[in-house]
Amino acid sequence: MDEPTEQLEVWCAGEDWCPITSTATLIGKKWHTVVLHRLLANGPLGFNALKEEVGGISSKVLSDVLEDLEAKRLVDREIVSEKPVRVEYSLTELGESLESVIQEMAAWGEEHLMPAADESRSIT
Amino acid sequence: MDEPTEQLEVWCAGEDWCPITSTATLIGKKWHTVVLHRLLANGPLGFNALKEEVGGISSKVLSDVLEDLEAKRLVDREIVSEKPVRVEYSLTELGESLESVIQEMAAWGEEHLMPAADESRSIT
DNA sequence: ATATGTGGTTACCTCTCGTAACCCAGTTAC
DNA sequence: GTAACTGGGTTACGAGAGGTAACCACATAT
Repeated sequence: MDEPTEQLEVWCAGEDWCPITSTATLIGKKWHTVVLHRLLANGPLGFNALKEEVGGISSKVLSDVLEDLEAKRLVDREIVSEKPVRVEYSLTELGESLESVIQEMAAWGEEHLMPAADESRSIT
Repeated sequence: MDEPTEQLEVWCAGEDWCPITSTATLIGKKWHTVVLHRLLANGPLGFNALKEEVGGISSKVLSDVLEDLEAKRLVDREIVSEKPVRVEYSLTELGESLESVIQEMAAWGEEHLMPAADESRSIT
């Protein structure tokens, strides 16, 4: 394994503010990350479409997560039509700026967590 | 807003396995990420030293988090000395491989969540 | 009227997170 | 000795996030 040439700057620990703690407090939750990823990849989505995309999430939890992400200005909720109530969820600019983080997570997951399909890089 | 030139590959949604969901299930927790970051940045640490570095975490939660991270093969627990019980926590290779993810999170946090304290590197 | 689809809410329960207190071993201090 | 301190936790308890199942309101289709 190769040692990284660049070190993380650590002005976090005893100090008053820390980027990792802040970021982890924002998106350090299982479903938040997944919801952001789906919105990032599949553009604006309605509630049920998003629920389908995420997979394995209940209406209640998705509702909670969306409410939280909206409060944190990462997701935008837009009512498109009133008669048959139609809502679209999309990322704000701040939400879209998380793309690099989400991509890193996806790439890492593919490399290190891939199930038995590909054994060429398995570390068991 | 600018469209990203590279798209995320989405073979996640309806499928059986998804790298984001897997990764989020592993490290999608507030303290897990912070603990990994501190171990990454400050090398092997004892329990109380790590607690100090993380800041704001209780013994119980840190204990739980370390136990979980150890079970997930991201953190290594080594008893260094027996006389006065001395323990060192460090990252496994798998844990160290998360550096890119953690770094992205730190970088994003610095760019987008920085409070008003230091404006020399602020982009707001 | 019944069924389907969209966008949720409500009740309830568990699992994680968090606080405060306490325990055990060993080492110095008196 | 006993007390106090350090290192590494555990226990009891409670708040909060995450999860399940059922249900609601509205609209269109049959």
